[in-house]
Amino acid sequence: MIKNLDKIYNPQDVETKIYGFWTENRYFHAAPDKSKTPYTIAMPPPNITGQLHIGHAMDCTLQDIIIRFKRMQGYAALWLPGSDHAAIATELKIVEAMRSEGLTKEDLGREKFLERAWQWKEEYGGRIIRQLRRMGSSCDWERERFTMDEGCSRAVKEVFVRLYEKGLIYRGERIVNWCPVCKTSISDAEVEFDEKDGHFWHIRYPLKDGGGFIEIATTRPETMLGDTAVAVHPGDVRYKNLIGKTLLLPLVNREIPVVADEYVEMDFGTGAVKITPAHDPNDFEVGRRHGLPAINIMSEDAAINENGGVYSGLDRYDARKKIVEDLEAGGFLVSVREHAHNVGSCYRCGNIIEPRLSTQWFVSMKPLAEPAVQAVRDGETQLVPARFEKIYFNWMENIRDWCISRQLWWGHRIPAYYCGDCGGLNVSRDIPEVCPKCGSHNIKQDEDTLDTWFSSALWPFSTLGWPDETEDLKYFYPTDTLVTAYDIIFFWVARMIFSGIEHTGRTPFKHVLLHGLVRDARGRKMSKSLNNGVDPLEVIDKYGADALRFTLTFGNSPGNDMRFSEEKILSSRNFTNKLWNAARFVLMNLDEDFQPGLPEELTIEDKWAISIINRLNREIAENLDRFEFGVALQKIYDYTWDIFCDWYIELSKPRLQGEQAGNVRRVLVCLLTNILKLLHPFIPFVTEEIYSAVPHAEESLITSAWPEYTPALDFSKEEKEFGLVIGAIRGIRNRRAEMNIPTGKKASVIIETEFAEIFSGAKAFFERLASASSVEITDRANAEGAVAVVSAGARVFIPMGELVDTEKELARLGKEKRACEKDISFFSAKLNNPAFVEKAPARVIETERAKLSAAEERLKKIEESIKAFAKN
RNA sequence: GGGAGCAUAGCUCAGCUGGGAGAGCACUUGCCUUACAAGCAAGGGGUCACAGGUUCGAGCCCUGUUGUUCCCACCA
Repeated sequence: MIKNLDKIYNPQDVETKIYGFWTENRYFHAAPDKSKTPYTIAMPPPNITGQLHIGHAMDCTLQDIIIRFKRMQGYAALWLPGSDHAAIATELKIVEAMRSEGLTKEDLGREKFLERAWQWKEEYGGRIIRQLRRMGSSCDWERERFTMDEGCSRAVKEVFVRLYEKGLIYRGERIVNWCPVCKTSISDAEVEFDEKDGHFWHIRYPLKDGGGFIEIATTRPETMLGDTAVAVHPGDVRYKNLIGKTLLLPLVNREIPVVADEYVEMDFGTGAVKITPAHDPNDFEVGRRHGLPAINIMSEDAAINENGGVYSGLDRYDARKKIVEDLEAGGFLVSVREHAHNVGSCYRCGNIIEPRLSTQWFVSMKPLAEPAVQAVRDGETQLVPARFEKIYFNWMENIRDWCISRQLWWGHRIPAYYCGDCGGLNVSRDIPEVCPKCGSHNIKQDEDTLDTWFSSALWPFSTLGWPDETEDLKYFYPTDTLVTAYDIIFFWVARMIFSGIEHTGRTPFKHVLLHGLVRDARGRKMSKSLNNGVDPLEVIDKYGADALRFTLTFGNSPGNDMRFSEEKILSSRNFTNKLWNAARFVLMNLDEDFQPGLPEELTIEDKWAISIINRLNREIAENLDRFEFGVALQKIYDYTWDIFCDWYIELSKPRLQGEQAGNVRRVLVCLLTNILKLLHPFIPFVTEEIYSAVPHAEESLITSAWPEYTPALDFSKEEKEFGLVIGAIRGIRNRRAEMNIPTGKKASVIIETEFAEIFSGAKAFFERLASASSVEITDRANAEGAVAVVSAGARVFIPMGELVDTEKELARLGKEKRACEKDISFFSAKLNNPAFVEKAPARVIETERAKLSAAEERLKKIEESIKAFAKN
């Protein structure tokens, strides 16, 4: 039994030790167990390139709270961890590292490059996982997975082949979002739009027959090199007679037609649109409708290619400048106007994307989206808070096909094989030895890899053994709750839902808890450029993981962003220290032969404290089941600090000196243990450490049973009664403070009350907590001239002699009387309202009546006091 | 263009199914009371953005307005 805890809690001394204790005993491990109900959380796998940031810290804190809570409730609680290969991010890192050696991907070749990538993964991939441990995460590390490990890769291949065979994956030439720096296509979801200041260039395209011009407007003049038409609205009278005529494309001198298409809006710009099918998705559609050729004028790094004539080789922005100059010189440029417009950039590297025509693989989304929408509508999967369902529906119902091929090497290579002889395409789980169509051995695999999110989408089941019907999959799938930030709904949540339904026939989780983003103290998003990021590891070093977890939970409500500040950490740290010191107090009062367990005889204040926490046990569980972490923590915080520390411990002090000491000790330990259990999911380290020092019946706190509400421990009567004592003590303190009487100056008190028994038992408390030198209990006090404190159920007199300023005291009593009268008129007005009495529920009327009579009672006492005082 | 969130104490935020407004920090006053000054006691401070409505009763429900943040769409 450790009695000599330090005065100040030192997380550094504790956290490593405790985490080791947990892992050595395999407390985090979960396995199928028929005697238990499963509860599963699949961790959003962090990128192997990542470092733990404050967002991860919040995410994993919330997951850990749930999983620890469920573990204590007796579930087979599995929190399945892992990491994501993060194709683009990782590939960028490796290319960057190679650049310092003067090497490019192409120099190295695919195989050698992948060797390096795996090496990099081995070296740095575990970093973020190790950092997650410092948060106290109770994941089942024995099950740690990686999106490119053998099992996940097998699942990816299986899914690809199945979807292809079902006709839901196809290959085709489309306009895709092209990142010229990452040199790959990216999906629509991976493009971020920002409004930027740009220009609107008005350019004249001359008619071939010399009969004038058509003026077009564009924000990207360089794309004119790929123009194959100009489109106008068929109903536009200005251009009606030009439809079908031929224009001469300036600088290029290509002959292009004027076509009519309803896509054009007459009111916008000049009402005439240049059509560049290879570099704009809308133009591509127009081109298709009119059979226009698509001329690709850019290479993969967004420089002008050989189709760009004299501009070939120039970067897109250099080309723009040159082309504008040339247009001006040729007399084609009419005007340049300021024009703010949205520009899309790559969410990974931030560079401006370029729409580009290329052959890619796509997933047909419509058939997959429909059941996924239905699952959420039917409540099979619930988003928390529910308002995110609208966002989900909106996206799912307007979804476009998903471009899944990436021109990267790090990732799952697409299992499509081409025959070098007959050109046949074959999609299969295994590498075909011969072409099934012509028998040729000249077979080449598709060069592209899959979007990282393609494998993440399978995470909840690929990590449990799918496509095999494993015991794990049967037991732990579907998972219970997914916890993630709302900014990832499209990338990941939506894709997991449709993938789960399509491949396992079931939605992958019952609840999706969407939490907010962590912002800096001024409400700004944390970012590298602002350098306002908070490093969670530094916070842990300085204040401990518990303080960090507390900060990220306190005041947190689902879906709402929160600000992070030094002040919040400090107050969190103070709370862990408060708890620590409360435990120190309890421990230093225990003797060697202490026996835990509630004593048979309980005093009124014991029952008061027990009854409150007993009810709390149920409430906290309910709050946690509703993901109301902030509310739950606030309640336990209040109980711990106010009820337990400020009242119960203080009340225990006089009792510890007397013959009741044994009983008090046992209640102290019971209450403390209960508090530790309620707090454990939130602040696991300090609670487990304290638990190890307190005499305990269970092996460890982490595996201990969640405290259940027990009807036998509901003492509402005593709760109410002891509230009278507290009210009276508060009243006395209040009066003394107002009169500036120092704590050390004791005064006798006379308590006039009809609850003599209750107050008699509380004499010691008045002495200790209300600076009473003596306490007299009476049903009728004769204490003229004494200071009177009127509280519920009692009137307390403090004869202060010359200390009392008569006028001041009368004024105060007068003020109190007026306040009381105001209350009375408020309640009686309510009760005299026939509509209220008629329509309000009986329960409400009852409490209002009680309030009224209490106020009337009080008024009587105040009036008496004034009378008595005036006699003085 | 469409949609969502937020607006509550000086600051940051809670507030469950409507029943007299809460916390942390900050502030004022008094205390080293043998668990804790990272503490104790007491206190001040709010027209719950604005305007209507529903209701016996609205911070909470409905409509509108203003401010603010964000998401989606992407008219060249």
